[in-house]
Amino acid sequence: MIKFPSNMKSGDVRQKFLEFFKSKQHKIVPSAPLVVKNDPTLMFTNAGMNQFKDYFLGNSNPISPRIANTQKCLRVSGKHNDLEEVGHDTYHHTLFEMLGNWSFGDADRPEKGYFKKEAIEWAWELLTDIYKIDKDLLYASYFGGDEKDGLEPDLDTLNFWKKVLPEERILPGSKKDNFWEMGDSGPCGPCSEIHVDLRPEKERKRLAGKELVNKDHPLVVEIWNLVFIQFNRLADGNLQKLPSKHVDTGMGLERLCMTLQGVSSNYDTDIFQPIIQKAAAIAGIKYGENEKNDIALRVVSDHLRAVAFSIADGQLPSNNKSGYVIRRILRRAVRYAFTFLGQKEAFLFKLIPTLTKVMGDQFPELISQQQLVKKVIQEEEVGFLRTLDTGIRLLNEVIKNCKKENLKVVSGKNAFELYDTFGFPIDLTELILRENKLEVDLEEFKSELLKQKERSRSATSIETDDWKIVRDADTVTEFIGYDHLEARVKIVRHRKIISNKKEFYQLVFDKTPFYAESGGQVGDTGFIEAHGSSYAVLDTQKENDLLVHILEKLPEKLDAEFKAVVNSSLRMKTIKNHSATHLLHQGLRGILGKHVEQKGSLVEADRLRFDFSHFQKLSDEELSRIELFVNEKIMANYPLQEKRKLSLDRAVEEGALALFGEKYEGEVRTIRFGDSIELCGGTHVQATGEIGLFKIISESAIAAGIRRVEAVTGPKAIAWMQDSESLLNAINKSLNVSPKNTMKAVNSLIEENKKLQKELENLNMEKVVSLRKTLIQDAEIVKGVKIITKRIDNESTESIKDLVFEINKNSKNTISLLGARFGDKANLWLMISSNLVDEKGLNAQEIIRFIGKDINGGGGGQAFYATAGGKNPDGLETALQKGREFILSKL
RNA sequence: GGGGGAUUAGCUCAGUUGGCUAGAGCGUUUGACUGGCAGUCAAGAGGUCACCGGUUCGAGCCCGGUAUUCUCCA
Repeated sequence: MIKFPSNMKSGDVRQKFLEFFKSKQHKIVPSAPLVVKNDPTLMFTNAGMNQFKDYFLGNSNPISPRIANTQKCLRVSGKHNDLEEVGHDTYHHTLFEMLGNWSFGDADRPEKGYFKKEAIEWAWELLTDIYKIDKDLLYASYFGGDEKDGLEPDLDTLNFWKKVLPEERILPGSKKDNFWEMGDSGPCGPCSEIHVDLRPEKERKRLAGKELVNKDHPLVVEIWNLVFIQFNRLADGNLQKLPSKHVDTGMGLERLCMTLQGVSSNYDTDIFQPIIQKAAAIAGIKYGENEKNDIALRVVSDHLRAVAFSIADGQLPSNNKSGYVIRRILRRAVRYAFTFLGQKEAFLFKLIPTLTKVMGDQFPELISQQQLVKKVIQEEEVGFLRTLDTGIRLLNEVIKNCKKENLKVVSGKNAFELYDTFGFPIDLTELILRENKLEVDLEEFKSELLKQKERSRSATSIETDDWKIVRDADTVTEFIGYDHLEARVKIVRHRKIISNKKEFYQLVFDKTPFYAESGGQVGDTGFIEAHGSSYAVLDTQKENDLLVHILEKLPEKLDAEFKAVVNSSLRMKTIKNHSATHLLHQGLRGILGKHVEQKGSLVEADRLRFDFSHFQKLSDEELSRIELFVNEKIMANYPLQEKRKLSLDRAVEEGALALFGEKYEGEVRTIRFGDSIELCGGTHVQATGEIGLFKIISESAIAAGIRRVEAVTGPKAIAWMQDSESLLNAINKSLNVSPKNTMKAVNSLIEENKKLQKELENLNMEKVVSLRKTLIQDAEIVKGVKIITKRIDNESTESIKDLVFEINKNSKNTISLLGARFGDKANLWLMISSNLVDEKGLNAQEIIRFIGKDINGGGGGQAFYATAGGKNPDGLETALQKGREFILSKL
């Protein structure tokens, strides 16, 4: 292994990168949250460029032409799916840090942006001068062209590299390796990768590194990718030249540290080692002694990072969408810890303090959310271990059956059911079966899985057309809905989407009074109108920075000027709830403590919902204090103090509450009512008095450490209180008591009811006992057998059943046959002492079926006891008679 | 958003082509043995079988719907 003189700590590596690009006039920005909001094509940030997507697409203007940062990224689903690889090698990760530098547009004006030349020169300078990587170990690649797309080789890149690298270490690459695309459509362009050969000298002499570039060799790795974005891929597959060119680079911090720290695995760097060591210590093993243990330790250390960062950014494990992805990662870690590290109890959460120590400096959210992260992970672990437990039990059943039937292979359907319905992982199924000398039909399992995937896919197909540009607009849509509920607008672009087989149209205007769903507040509805035709706006959504209006019909005259009108009555209700949410947030923090962090919020016309971190159920007293707090703020009638264009620093200085997992950039807006100040883009009342009244209607848990409060405001709150009052009044009226005696009356009612029920039971019992006595007295005795044949009307089926059981209780040689009429229906009961069943071969079931015909019905039961029912009560006497005769004939 | 499960005593769960007056373990109450505790034994309490509707002579079990929850897929 090559030792580099620097042997830098990961913190220094990161710092040097940012300093270097700062010296090249780049603006350093913080990492965007892992969880992506307002982008239907993306669940998690999976590349450094995600947060700048709108700059590339031209939907919004960059805050600076040159930017650099370190970005936490999660790669676990979609195009880049590495999850099952992670841990088995030394370089795949779910969560990693991407160091990147960007240039946005203006390549023709070198004093601002830049393109290939500078990107390559600086990359070289940083790697060799600052990080002091041996120049002889570096390789570069360039795009070799692609006929199908009609693209020439990227000779510019080749020429720039020639200035610093010998030609034999500059390699042409295919479209797969050297043409970068964001997704099926969107910005794209040729790229140039920098690879480093970290093999020992002996091996390097034997085989040139260039033979191993892009061949998945663990020590010949890509460390930096420089992307030169100059095209837009359309939905039909064609390429369109972009008006301005961009640079987008990404260098994985983990790999870079491996290079600079002279180790042969990302997991041997100071990023992972503390976590691995801690996990090994808890498990009582050593890293590096056993391959299977090592894989498990790598899985655990990697997944722990991914899950912890996601939770800190507000994404909790759950059973769908992005929450489900997080759950799956966590479960994979538990699986490995369970199987290979022998951890049968929750374990991962114990590693959180170590992770926080390693990463907390750069990512303060880990520190402030530590308690929550720990609690959530622990709870999830316990839950999954329970799932595993039931799975193992079910699997044991399967194994038992297989052994009984002498089968060697468990069907894939069986294994799939375990996986699909009970969440029991297939690899564990295989493992346990192998221990029992059985195997599973994997082919069948896979085909079942495929079937399920197909079903899901066909159920959720969304087709999206390309945007059709109506008129050029270089600026972003201006939202004017803070001040106006009506405006004259023009359509800038539109497209058709098909979702669930229904067609919708998405429209973007030059400016709009419609609020697009964000920050929990739902999107506005309303209509647009021109030339006497009006079109309903069903919803307004945000797609990154684009404000998209959703309509069922596309207006005919696209170039017309439209009157846009927001449904103001809904909006007015909504703003009450939004302002109340701010006051609620303030109240929660004041009364419960500063650990309360917003974890989710929904603001609509009818109600508001607020999720926050807190570790126990709110007591009734806390709830009423919070309710009172908010209502006092309402009565104080604080006026709205809104600041629209403030720098983030300034806003925070003024005391504004910023949320983890939210992206803030450039200028922010603050909303203040009295002492409550929040960063917020939503719409609000002019003064808190407008809210009228605030009423909490429910409090519940939604996950470990997260509580939910739902509330209503204004007329809705009044209606709610009136409803509960009239309900109480109605109850009092029925009970004929005054309000202060309600509880007393209800309690005594319950008591009395219980007492009466007991009494009734006793009474019934007494009746049964006395009836039983007379029946036994009246019984005819034939050959030592007591035979009771009797019709008993006016009793419930239940008590007759009791009676029959009572008669035959503890008595031998007894047969009771009872009949009863209920309106136009009839029933029969027959019980035969078990010794008669054995000795005389009497079967109650047979007999009851036979005589059941007479009452026009059927029946059944066991040999000693059977019942029948029918629709002909007039046949009861015949049935009893026939039954008696039949029994006599058998004795 | 689409599939598949689950819901039975305070808790964890059984309940076998519909015949059930619904069971087990743990917990709980009482009593016995022991100087006390632990322990052992015995007896007991505790259930609208999630809810609504249907099929059937009869439904915990079958069918439809609702709610809650788990799980897989997107």
